[in-house]
Parts: sequence; structure tokens; C-alpha cells
Amino acid sequence: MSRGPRSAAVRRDWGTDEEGATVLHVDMDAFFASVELARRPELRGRPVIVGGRDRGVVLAATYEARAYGVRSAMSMTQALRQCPQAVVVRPDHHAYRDVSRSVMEMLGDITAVVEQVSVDEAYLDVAGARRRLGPPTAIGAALRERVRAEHGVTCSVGIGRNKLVAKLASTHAKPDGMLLVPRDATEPFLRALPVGALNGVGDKTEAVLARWGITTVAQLADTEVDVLRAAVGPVAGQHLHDLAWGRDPRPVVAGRAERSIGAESTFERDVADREELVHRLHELADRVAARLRRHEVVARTVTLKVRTSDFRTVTRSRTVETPTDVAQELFAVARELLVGVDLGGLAVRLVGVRGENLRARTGLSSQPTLFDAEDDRSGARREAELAVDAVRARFGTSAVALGTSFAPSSTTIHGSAGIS
DNA sequence: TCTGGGGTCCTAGGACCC
DNA sequence: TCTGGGGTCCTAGGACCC
Repeated sequence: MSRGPRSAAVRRDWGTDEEGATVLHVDMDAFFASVELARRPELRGRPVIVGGRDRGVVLAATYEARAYGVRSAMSMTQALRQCPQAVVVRPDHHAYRDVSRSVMEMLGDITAVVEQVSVDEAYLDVAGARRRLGPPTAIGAALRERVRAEHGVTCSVGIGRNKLVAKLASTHAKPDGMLLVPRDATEPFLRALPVGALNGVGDKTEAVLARWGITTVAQLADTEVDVLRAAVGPVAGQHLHDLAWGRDPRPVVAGRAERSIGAESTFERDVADREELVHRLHELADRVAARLRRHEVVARTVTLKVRTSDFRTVTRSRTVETPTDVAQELFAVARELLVGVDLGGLAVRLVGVRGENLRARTGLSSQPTLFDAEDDRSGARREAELAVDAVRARFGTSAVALGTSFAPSSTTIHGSAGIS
């Protein structure tokens, strides 16, 4: 989903030479809002905002709402101040996930080299699909038509020599467009953009660069690397200079493994009561554990996140001896970490739990073995938690209480006696 | 009633080992 | 007793993206 008016408004034809431009970036237009419009056609033409509760933010806005200055990630309060007549729709993430899955399957029909970067975005490398399906623009056009026909939503496609260019091209093409940036047109295409259009240049970096008189990609490209290093740091400086010249070595990688799995939640009202925080922590640990198991990974590091009423965020993490996917263990660590946090008398706005340092579960000691009764207990507890998760998925979180009592207290296994 | 929830990546300092 | 440097792991914070 686009975050704001970072790209120049003009569209230009940069030529038709498709040699050497094999990376496609596919980006759904105003995705959540478009899905809502597809099933509620009576809302077409009106400013529609998909957003959550009182303390929520805008998750997606139709272009009619954007005309009033409404942007993704803006607080709902501010969005409604700017566009009081907007129709607010509560998000239905299941519906979005279904459409997303279907579109990603369409991409898989084109090539196996698909890298999904979010629910509504993916890169494809079609170098190997050209013989079968034709040039990249033909592939992009057919895909756009298929998405529209099957789901009633539009997407934009950018085509370029690498991910950087393809992504910027799709942004430029929005909404409901397609843009090819031929290899030879890459530099002039980039030079016309503001620095903030580059991926990785946010408000802070943009402000720093502005102090050095750099506001366009052209100026960035024409600045000595040493100056950029001094401005934003050695690594970032080199990186920005590369981007400005269209250099992006990242390949399109299918099926990336996730590096962390977490859950967090903002209270409807700030909470000062420690017991209530602990209770919420327990729910979050449950969710994280279930997702770890679904992904068949265990976490070696547990991170607690706390945001206080003044919107300051602190994190505390601990790396444990034995990686885990058990809710009780994640919870126990998170709770201990919370004890070590000095809230300075402030109430808490948000708490979160995250598992990091992920490892494949298979063959690790958290699997029950005949040699270790301790391990068997944790394995049994996991089985119990899986059952609890299934019940909760059907009846809701409050349907089942989860306690330490799932560990069988009388488990006795006598060394290797069971093994011949 | 300003500011969600899911992430990735980078930096920097200290511990610890060789 | 003093003086080092490099490498890796861990932790905390922050920028950034969708």
C-alpha cells in the first residue's frame, strides 16, 4: 500500500525496449479499500476509509478519500477531521488474505521466482518466462487483466532492470497502471525523483539530506560518496549513492524464511495495573507460540516491548538456553523481563512479545525423546497447547484458560529402558 | 481521543575468547 | 603488570516499510 505522495505526479513514457528489464513489481491499488469496494459496489465513487477502533490508524483509503489528504497510517481521528463525510469500514483481514493468496497463486502461474514482500506486493523475475509467455509488458498486462476479472480490484505493475527500479516504476504507474523503465532510461527516470521516493529514505533521512542541500535523486547522484558518508554514515551513504545510480544487486528470492514472529496490542485505555499487563502478555505469548508452531520454528530470543503513555518505547530481550515454541515458556520470560522495566510511574499503552533468533524445530530437544523426561513434559505441554489453540480458533480466546497444569506430573521414564 | 500491528535491517557498546 | 586487536554474541534502540 502506498504511504503517501512520495512520487512525482507526472507519468512519462520512457520507451519500449524490454531487453534487460525482467523484474516486475506488482502492487495492489489501495488494497483493503479496493476489496471492500469489490463486494460493496454501492460505495464506489465515495471516499472510503478502512480503519480500526478509536485509537486506530487508517489502513487503506480510496483515491476519493486521498483527495482530502487522507493517508495510510494517519490516525483515524485526523483522517475524519479532514474528511468527515468518509465512509469508515472495519477491516476484514480474512477477506484480504483470501484475495492476496489468490493473486499470489496467479503470480506463481507466471514463474516460480516470486518474492512476496507483503500482503499486497510481490516481485517477479520473468527472465525465464519470456519464451513461454512473451515480453514483460505482455506478462504484466495479462496479469492485470486477470486480477481485475477474477477479483474486481486493480493492481499496478512496474518493470525494470532490478527491484529498485521496478518498485519505483509501479509507484509511478499508480493507480491501475503499468510502467516499463527500459535499462537505458533508468538514470534519467531516477534523477527526476525526490530523494524521499527511494526505499529506505524516510522522514529522518530526508531531513538530514535536506540540510546538505540534497532533495532530488539527481543531486544525490551528483554528490561525492564521501560527503554522503559524512552526512548519513558510511554504510548508508554508500547505499544511497548506489540507489541514486540505479544499482541494486538484490536478487528476487522465492520463499524467504521469516526472522522473527511477534504479537503486540494497544490497550483501548492506558493501563497502570501490572496484573492486567501480565494477563495481556499471556494472551500475546499464546498467539506467538501458536504461530511459531505453525511455522515449525522455535525461538531462542524472547523480546518484550512496552510503550508508555508518553509514546516512548522500551524493549527488553533475553536469549534462552533451549529454544522454545511453548507459550508458558515465552510468557515466563516476558513476565520476568517486565519486572525489570522501570515505567517511571507512567501507564502503559502497548505491550508486545516477539520470538527472534528462530530455528527449525525438527530434531531439536524440545521434541519429546525417550531419554529425557523433562523434554517429554515440554512436548506433552505443546500437544496440549495445540489442542487449546484449536479450541480457541473456533470459540475465541476466552473459551479456554491455559495453565501450567498441562504438564503431566507423573511422567516417569527410566532412562533408556524402553530402547533395545 | 493524535500516533496499529506485522515485520526487516542497522548501529553501538560491552562481554568474552583467542 | 601492561598493552593490543579481531571476531562473535548479546542487548537496546531506532529508522523504515507496508
